[in-house]
Amino acid sequence: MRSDARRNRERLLDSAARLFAARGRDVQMEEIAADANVGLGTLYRNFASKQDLFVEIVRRRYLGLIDLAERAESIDDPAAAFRAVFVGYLEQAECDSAFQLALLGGSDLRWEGVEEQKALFAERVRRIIERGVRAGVLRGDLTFGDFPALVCGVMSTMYFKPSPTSDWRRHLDLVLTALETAVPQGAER
Amino acid sequence: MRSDARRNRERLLDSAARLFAARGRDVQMEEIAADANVGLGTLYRNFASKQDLFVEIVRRRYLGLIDLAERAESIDDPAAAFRAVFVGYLEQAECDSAFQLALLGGSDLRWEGVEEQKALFAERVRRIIERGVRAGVLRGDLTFGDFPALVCGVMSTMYFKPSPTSDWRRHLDLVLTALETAVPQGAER
DNA sequence: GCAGAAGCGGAACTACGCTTCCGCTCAGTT
DNA sequence: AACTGAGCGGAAGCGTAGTTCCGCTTCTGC
Repeated sequence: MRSDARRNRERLLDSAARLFAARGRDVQMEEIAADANVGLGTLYRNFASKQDLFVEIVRRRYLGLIDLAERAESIDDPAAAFRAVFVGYLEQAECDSAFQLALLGGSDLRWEGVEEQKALFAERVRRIIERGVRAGVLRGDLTFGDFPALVCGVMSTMYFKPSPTSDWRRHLDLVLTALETAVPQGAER
Repeated sequence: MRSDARRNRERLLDSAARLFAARGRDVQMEEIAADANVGLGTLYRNFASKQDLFVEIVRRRYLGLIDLAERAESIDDPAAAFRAVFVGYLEQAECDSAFQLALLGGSDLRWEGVEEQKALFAERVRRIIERGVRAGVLRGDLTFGDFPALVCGVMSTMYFKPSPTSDWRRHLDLVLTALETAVPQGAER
């Protein structure tokens, strides 16, 4: 691969990541190319479509989540480990509205190409949650299946009600209360 | 107003409501007109733009929420009253993805034209929440300001993870736990 | 330094969906 | 029954944004 071609590819990934993060999925291809000081032809030689580019950006961001889960899993205190993934997940999505949308499930993103990363992350989270439940620091009926909905819930505040004051952290606190409250069998509802 | 014109307007509102509900904000104007057995010209004579039509549909749906809040407020038990608005809000949005999106805050919906309805609803909810807090059935630090984020959170599950099994109700249960748990001053975090 | 292939730029093409426009029709009136 | 303008249909216009294409440029190996 020619050196200038490699440099251009880097630049494109860079610009795309920054622009998607700042303004969401609907920045224009032309704008990304311009930001990278590159022609549209070059952009399309590297990524067959906007969708492909977007998936690649999301895949790279996902690597950060895997890393996060890994670090969280190595925390001894089960309650702290859970908080670490839960809060860390949201913090990594903060300041990146395209990633938020992808994680929420909108954007028609087909996850092929990110499946592998997703599974790796999920497995670690599952273990962290199960450990928390066994240790009695998370409500007894909590399962891994609840995780997507819960983070998605808090993230929706981040996505739909963006505010300089991090309103989502208040929402997060409320939700964490629910998860860290032991609920005796059949007490609720 | 000519009788056929009135009938056409009814038909249009009908078709638009149904199609938006089923497939979200991006059904085409042409399709709405066709569904109502009416030409595009007629559609545009009644609603100056797609946005206008959408706002009108949302406004009508909002009337149902006001009604809901009114009924909830007349419930004696403060806990039951709160559950009624909270759950009712979500149930009214179920099966209507356009309304969900509007309530979430996406869809670039400008709320002018619905402001009035919105304020009416908000006022009632505020009273219900304050009553619940005073009665000690809702956590002490809960305020009306938390409401939008909380319902938005559960609704995001409804919107982004549609499933025939109402997964959002599980999410709802978890969140309600948090709200109905009295949190002593400074106990959390 | 040169050949030529790999890479580049960006004008043009295309698809899609909202909106406009205008000649015709028909409900309501006399 | 005749009249007439409010109302109608849907073809055409327009803007936007993704994608293609091809003549030109530039890097690299000899």
